[in-house]
Amino acid sequence: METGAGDSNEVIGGTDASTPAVEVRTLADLARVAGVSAGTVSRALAGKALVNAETRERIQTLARHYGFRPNQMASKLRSRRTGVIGVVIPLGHEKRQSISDPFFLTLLGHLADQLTESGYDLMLSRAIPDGTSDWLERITGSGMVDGVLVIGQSDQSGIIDQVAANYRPLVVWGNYREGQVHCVVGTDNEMGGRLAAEHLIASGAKRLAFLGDTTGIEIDMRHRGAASAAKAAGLPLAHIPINLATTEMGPQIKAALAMPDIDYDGFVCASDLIAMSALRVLYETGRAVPDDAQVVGFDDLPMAAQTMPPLTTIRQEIAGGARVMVENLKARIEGESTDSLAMPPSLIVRRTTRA
Amino acid sequence: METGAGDSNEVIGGTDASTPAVEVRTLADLARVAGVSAGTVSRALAGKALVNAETRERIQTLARHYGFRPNQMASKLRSRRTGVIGVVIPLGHEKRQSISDPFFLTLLGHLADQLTESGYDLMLSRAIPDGTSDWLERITGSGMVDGVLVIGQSDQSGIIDQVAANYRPLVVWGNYREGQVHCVVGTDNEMGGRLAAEHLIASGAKRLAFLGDTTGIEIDMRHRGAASAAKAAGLPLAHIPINLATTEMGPQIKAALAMPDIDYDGFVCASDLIAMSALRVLYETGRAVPDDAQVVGFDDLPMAAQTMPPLTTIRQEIAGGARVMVENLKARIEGESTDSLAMPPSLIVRRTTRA
DNA sequence: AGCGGGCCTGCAATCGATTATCTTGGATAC
DNA sequence: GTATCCAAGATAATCGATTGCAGGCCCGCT
Repeated sequence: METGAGDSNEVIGGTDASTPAVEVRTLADLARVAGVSAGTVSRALAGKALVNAETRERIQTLARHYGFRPNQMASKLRSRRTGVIGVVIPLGHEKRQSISDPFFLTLLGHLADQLTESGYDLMLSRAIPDGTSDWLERITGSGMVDGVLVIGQSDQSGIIDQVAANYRPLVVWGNYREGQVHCVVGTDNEMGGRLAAEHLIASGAKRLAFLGDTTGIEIDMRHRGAASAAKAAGLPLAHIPINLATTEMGPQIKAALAMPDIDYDGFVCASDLIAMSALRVLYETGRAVPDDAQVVGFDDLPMAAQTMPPLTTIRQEIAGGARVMVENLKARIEGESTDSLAMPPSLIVRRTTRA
Repeated sequence: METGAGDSNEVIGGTDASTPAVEVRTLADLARVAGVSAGTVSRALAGKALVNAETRERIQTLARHYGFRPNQMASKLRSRRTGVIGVVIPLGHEKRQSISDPFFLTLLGHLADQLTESGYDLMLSRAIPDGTSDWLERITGSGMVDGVLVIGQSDQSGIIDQVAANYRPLVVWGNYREGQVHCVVGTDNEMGGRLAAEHLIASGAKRLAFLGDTTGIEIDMRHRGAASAAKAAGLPLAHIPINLATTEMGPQIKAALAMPDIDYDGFVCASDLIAMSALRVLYETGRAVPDDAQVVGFDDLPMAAQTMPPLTTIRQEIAGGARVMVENLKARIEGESTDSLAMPPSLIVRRTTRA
């Protein structure tokens, strides 16, 4: 099995007699074959009215014929505009090296859609913060991007603030907090946590547990929300830190639930992924959902509707959030300033709670 | 709620007396404050041995102090090397605008890991082929990237071949086919389809159905594999085209299974996502899995182990595939040529088949 | 003292497109 | 017939970093 892409110059794809003999790689090359100057070619390709309509046509046809495409590096250098947005996923507190979280990936997909629509390219960087603020400034200061989107604050909120103080075109997905410098779009996580817990309590749960590692600020706020709801109802809320990485999740949950001291009957999960694992463990240990134990997820990823039973969860507006992020970023690129946005989440009741 | 990133020049983050008065934006600026020439600064920052070790130290310290970072556009233009790999997802036959397929997203995550490790940045483009070959050449010919990875051939294999004939640093995830020009890494889809069907047959299924739209070549090969296994066993295989887009999947499957003419007892699904939907529909219509009907998925995404019951599926080596793709691409950037790779998939037996 | 040879560093060309400014030919006006 | 103006295109400076080549300096050797 071989690719054989062929170094020879044989013509591919039929009798294409137009394959040109001379190679046209630069504006100057094209200018030569067109019999004009490079400047004129540049203007013609940009569709400027300064060149004769007829000449413009002719040059554009030639460009197409020779498959000429202006070098973006040169263009961007000169015009001081890259048309590229950097998207950074800080892997602060996660041990795992991989960008695997389906929530981030989903958000990324929507961001890609929005940016493409606005004519921007997307440069993806996986950043591993190492104590310095360098991981972000390496992107913002590189001259490679017109703006930067950060997906998730992890535990790097302070550093993001520092950078945001001097770099305007920066929008972050995450949790808003009083006094924060950077523009953030996200969900009101505390409210989400509260909604989840209140719903469980209203459905009769008495022995609550929160499943999720609270190193990242977003999860921490969800935990706080749940805790405040539990406190208001006079109920206990156990905190069981679960890594967000997929592989370790199952065993961790199993270990936690195997401890026989308390038999929880209501689980507030920090993500749908954790909730799915919890469902599985509960099933394997013979506890019926929602009769013996109830479960609430967080995110409302598409998969949440497909679990068995379908997962009751807290919905985050991912698509809408992505749209706002891109809008805000564009505004900031134009020099305007933008407000942060904490979107209220909503409770989606399915079948893992008794409602 | 406001960000208040502050247009004023107040110092943020404590008594940082070192914030410089002069702005150092270019090599020349730094050269001025260092009292050397721009060329020397360039060499010093690149760590070249040509400059005196002491001078080099001094310049590097200055650069750090002023937060100077060389403009990448200029650097890349001059050195004719961008350090960026384009990753393209052609949305050929998919109606839906969004990059939402979890398989692609997972592969993308692994590619990001591998590329980052090799010191490359990743530029993501969502391409919507419009009949011309322009969607790919726009990327390859832009001078923006050192190489291109294409995730999924969709129905654009021919066009990819055309481009690959003249553009070497190109590696594609997809299905290998005799006589193909472009270098492809992927799974032996036909074998996968065959494995799935054979397993169902061996487990006693008699009335088989293939769930998935076969416009894309990969799915088509899976279907062929399943069909050949069915034929060998003398059994019928119905083909039910299901869109890969998440939203429409559920209803489509429901509609297909509601048709009372045949009651299928074995489903070969083109993806785990489809399999999950199928499980759900079967459950809702009161058919027990695996007793009344058996289901086999494709991909073995992490979620496959979390379904209820856990999904029997055909595993594709995503992480390994990503590694090979990046290795091959690097080799091709160096001018070497590389062979295509069709990895044998493996059957992962869980609980949706009787086995 | 004179000369050759390293070792550093400066100079200037270069990557390729963009764009402000200038040139030219011709049409129009008086 | 000459002045004026306009359209169309040429010229050259520019973006900012890289790098081949030349040159200055210091050292050692004869």
